[in-house]
Amino acid sequence: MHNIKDLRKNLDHFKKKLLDRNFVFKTENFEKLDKYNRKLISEKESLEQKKGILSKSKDKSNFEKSKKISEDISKISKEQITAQHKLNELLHILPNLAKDDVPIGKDEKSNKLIKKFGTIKDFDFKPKSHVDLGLKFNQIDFETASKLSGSRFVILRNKIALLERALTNFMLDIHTTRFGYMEISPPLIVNEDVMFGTGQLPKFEEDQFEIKFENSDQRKFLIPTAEVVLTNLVRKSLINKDQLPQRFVSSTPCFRKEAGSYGKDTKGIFRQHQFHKVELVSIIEPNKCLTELERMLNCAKYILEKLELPFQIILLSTGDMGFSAEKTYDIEVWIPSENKYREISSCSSCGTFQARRMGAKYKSQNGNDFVGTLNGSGLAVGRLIIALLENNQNEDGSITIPNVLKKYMNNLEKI
RNA sequence: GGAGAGGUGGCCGAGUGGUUGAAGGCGCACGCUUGGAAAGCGUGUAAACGGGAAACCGUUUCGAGGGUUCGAAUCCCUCUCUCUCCGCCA
Repeated sequence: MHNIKDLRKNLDHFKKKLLDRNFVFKTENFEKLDKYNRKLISEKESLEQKKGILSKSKDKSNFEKSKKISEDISKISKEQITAQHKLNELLHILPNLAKDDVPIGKDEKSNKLIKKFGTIKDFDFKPKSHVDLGLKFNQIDFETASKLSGSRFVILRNKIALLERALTNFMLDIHTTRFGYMEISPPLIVNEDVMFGTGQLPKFEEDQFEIKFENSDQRKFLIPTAEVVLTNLVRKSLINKDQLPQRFVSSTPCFRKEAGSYGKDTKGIFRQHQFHKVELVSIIEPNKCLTELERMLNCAKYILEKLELPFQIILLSTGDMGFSAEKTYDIEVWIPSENKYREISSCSSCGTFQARRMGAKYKSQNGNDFVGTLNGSGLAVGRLIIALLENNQNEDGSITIPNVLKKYMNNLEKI
């Protein structure tokens, strides 16, 4: 969410920057509503002032007058609240503005390759897809999963299930011990306010799984990513400057409807309704966001380096970035069966955009100010399984376990 | 599921109808004190919104919403959250 005062002052700038993100901001609407709303506010306030004076007088002759004013106030208040709601609706769907070094473009075609890492293995046989590899002993089982839960679910068995756990533990250990993230085990169901805070609501409701509770005034949702809970750990709080930065890591299942992606990645475990992800979140002074983004990217990158998987880093264009992001790097890992790189991590700085939605502040020299927030996958476990199976496969269909992972795999050499 | 207690400022905590934005304490900031620090003393210290270039001014806010009243942190209703006890349960 943007500072409405900034919006007022630099309407044209916002309009232009939002257009870079393919968002058409109808500034005339905004201006009209904003002015009307403020007019109502000042009318209301002057009446309230009059009423306040009358109420203090204890003079019975004023009681009638005061009552009349109360009625007027309530009328104007109602109108003002309606106007405010309409204004908020406009404000709440404005995406964050992209930083100046973000390439401008309509979609992923304008993304910028930053660098490639590692070497792509030259197989002397035709590499199998993870789906085929998983068929061995039925260790990746879509058939049973669809019987139980429908499409886009999977059952991992035996050594592949172990691999999922091993990768998760490996990543958590690195992020906590090497990079100083605090491990969090959060709830997987959150209130709508929390979903609003990180920007999943109101605009992307169709992608979320809602949970029914019997007695609750708040709607509840399954988290689509741990970013939602980890970032909101600081919602509605005031943090001392010496308590920053705060870095959190969590491994959770994530739940997404994947609405609008029918027919996309239907084969395999690349795109599921439920998947495991290790997520990194930083809460930091806003002016340090961009250096923190580089740091976070390095934390995610380190995992792939240790696992010796080839990957590339991409700077997303304005057209490909998420709603709350001001700058995003994707890490894409090499997938032999597809002969291309695919996304395995997305690291974003959100500036103060989410903090405004959450009411998360810190004490700075010049008074209280909104914190900066960042999030990144470190990494997506399901996709990492794909990459590992496919890149480490041998001709006989076995999978070589990378050295760093062996101790997490009960010293297994191969699957 | 049954019974009870409670949600007040950054935090703790007074306050049951009329200058209470709210005593007191802690914390924080500044000053004095000190060789320096601690302690001590003094002063200051909420947020949101609106107006203003600013100084500053105005309005709102005591869990949320509604009601009673000329006037509500205080009375009434609904909801919500937290805690305690009992029951049930992984």
